[in-house]
Amino acid sequence: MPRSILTVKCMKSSTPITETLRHISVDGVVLGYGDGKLKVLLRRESIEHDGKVTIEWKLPGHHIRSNETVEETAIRTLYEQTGMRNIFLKQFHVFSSLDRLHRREFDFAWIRKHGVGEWRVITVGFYALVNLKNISLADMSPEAEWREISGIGELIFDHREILDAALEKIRHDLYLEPVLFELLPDKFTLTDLQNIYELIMGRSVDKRNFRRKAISKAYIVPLAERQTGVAHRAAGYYMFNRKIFDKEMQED
Amino acid sequence: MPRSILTVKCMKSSTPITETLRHISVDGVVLGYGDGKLKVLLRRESIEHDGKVTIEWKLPGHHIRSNETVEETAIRTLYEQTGMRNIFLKQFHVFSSLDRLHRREFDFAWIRKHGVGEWRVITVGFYALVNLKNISLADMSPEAEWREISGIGELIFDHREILDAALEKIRHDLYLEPVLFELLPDKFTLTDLQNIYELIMGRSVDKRNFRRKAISKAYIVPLAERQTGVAHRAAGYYMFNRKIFDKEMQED
DNA sequence: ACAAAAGTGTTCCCGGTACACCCATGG
DNA sequence: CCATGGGTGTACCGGGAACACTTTTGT
Repeated sequence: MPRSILTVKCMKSSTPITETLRHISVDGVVLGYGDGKLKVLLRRESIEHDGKVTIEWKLPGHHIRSNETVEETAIRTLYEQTGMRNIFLKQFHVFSSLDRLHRREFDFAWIRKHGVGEWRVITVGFYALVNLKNISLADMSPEAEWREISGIGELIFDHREILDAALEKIRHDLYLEPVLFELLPDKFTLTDLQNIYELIMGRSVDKRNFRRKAISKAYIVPLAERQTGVAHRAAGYYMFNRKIFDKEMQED
Repeated sequence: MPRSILTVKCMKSSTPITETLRHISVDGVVLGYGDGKLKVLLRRESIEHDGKVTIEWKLPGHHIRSNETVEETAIRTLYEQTGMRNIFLKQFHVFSSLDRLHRREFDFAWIRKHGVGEWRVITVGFYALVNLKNISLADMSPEAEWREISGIGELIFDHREILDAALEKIRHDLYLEPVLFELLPDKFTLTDLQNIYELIMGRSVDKRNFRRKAISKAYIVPLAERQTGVAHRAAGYYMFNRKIFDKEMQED
């Protein structure tokens, strides 16, 4: 019986061997901002069924290894997919429906193709916010693609449900504190900040109120620099001061 | 090789067999209110090490079965422990430290005694709120015990951490909506409600403000009935209207 | 000059918080 | 009559939301 189809739990061996835990995975909802659009990282999967090949989409995710926490799995996955480290990452929900991998024909087809998934798998959903400018496309896995949120249709497995749950959670978390800086370049205008806020929240907000609130935060610091070469009044740049932010957060 | 030490993932069989998933468990922080105290459900574990027997405490938890969701595991666990159904239950975090089952000598001793835990186990934390009056002690597992929150010391594994995280999450959730009715009998006084609130929040609040807020909720409905036989002015009873509550919640 | 986005103040309402005294009942 | 907890109102403050016009710049 070849070792590769056995997992660590089946072994009597007392030496710790790094192995994959097939019943537990992590799926990441990674949001990025670029070209004025809110995007999510998906993996392209070509699937054969009924003799036709279709393209389906999937959230990036991996099974956890026996020597990592779920957080470490999420960090590793994100690094492998985008080449990025030091990303804001947060676990938000466990998905464990019995039929989550077996809802539609292309779910079965994907599983047949990859020869996995005979097993029950529960998954821990994470969300992450990243700035597309910081990502070199060369570092990204070739199947990975940033797709605009508003155009996403069905996804493989229960990934559409996971995506929607992540968005809901992000909106909730954002209501408390605008952790949007992860999505933005180092210097940004308040209009940039507001654009992203509105994209995520799915509604527009009053400019004056939004600016007042943003400026009142000590961790959003104005820079002397302004835009140049724009065909309208030049906006002032701001930056995010993580030290002040972290200090304020730990006071709560 | 006896089947019992294999888990479902090791089988080639295509028939679904209900089996336990050894890498995934659910632990429940079940809070109850009785005798004016806030209590948590723990299991008594007698553990031998260094030739001595000590009593240690543990949160109720179980490994999930291949035919249940983590929510179903939590519901089943709670039913098996307390005989209660229809309880407010909420998943709040996944705990997956590598050393979570191996921090102290009595952790190892427990694992030796039960012959499990050679495996890496991640656990999904749930919290629940129950009314101790609704629980017949006869239905409770004999090792289970309601212990006052304020007197809890160390627990086995990372269960103290799970308990603390649950309390923090409950305080956070409570701040939004007082879901305390689960802890109370069908009819209760506003003072009862405030007592529990203060026990959980760990601080006292202004009586007038608390009452104003409670009365303003449509789902807290005053009854005509009052206390009898008390050596002071009789308090009015209130009840919780779940229909109104559910309706308000789904509007958010 | 005009198009295009930047920038700016005031008012209203609501929820949270601080604060102190009289009322009903049983013993 | 007194001990015990039940029950009540007002004022302040801060954050959120609604609302419209002037300023700067490039073309």
